[in-house]
Amino acid sequence: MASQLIPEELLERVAQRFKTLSEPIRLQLLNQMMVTSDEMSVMQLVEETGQQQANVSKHLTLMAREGILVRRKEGQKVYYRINDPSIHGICTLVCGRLQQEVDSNLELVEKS
Amino acid sequence: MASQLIPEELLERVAQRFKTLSEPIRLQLLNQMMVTSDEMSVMQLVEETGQQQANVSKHLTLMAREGILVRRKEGQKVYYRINDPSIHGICTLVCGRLQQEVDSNLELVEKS
DNA sequence: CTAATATATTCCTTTACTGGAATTTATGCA
DNA sequence: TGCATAAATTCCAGTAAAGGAATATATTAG
Repeated sequence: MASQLIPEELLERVAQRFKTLSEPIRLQLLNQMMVTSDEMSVMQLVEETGQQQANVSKHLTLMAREGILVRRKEGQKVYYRINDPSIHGICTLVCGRLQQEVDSNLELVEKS
Repeated sequence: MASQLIPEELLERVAQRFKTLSEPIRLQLLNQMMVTSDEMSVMQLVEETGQQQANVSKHLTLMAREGILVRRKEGQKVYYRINDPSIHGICTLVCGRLQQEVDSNLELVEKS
């Protein structure tokens, strides 16, 4: 049946993609790059996120391996940017939904 | 700055949502419910996925706690259905992107 | 050649989560 | 009342992955 929303062959990959997005620091990094809408060096991202350099580097390397980011080396610096155009929409959808949930809960609290 | 794509306050929750979606069996369950576009009992889902009852139950309970599913009990049966309308779009986006990646790789292989 | 800067990698400990097996709880039926 | 069915829960062992610290690699400047 080709009418599957998630084709059997993609199941593992889809899960993997979500797993990659399931870490706050990685979302922070992606968020920075989306807001900047440009490539950013590791150091810039370290500063923006306040995380350890080694840690940031690990997460960037991981996301690059997953195909979410691309890496460009220039001199001693390495620039990363988002390679997956769907990331923006995905995050927008999830955030929209979660914001709704938060708002509904607030409403409930206020009503009580 | 309110122009953040992922607001700081939502960061943890967004990550959590992605983590919930990062398990193949859970995606299978969601897929079934989306394809059926109706609620399904635990047993139905056990049959469709071929997984252990206890395991299916655990994952359903988890997703219900997360607000992705709703639980309705009728007699001795429990029916679950998708409560989060964004799930469909999110999965569609990710699948579309990953299918593209797969296709590009195939192309590369054939060219060589 | 040496020091400094930028990034990546390795090692380690800790934590979180998964599935299996067994058990418990709840409901319906004889 | 007791049995069967449906679902949930508990306990457990195995695994994966995260962050910290230290170190390695690469590039540029002096």
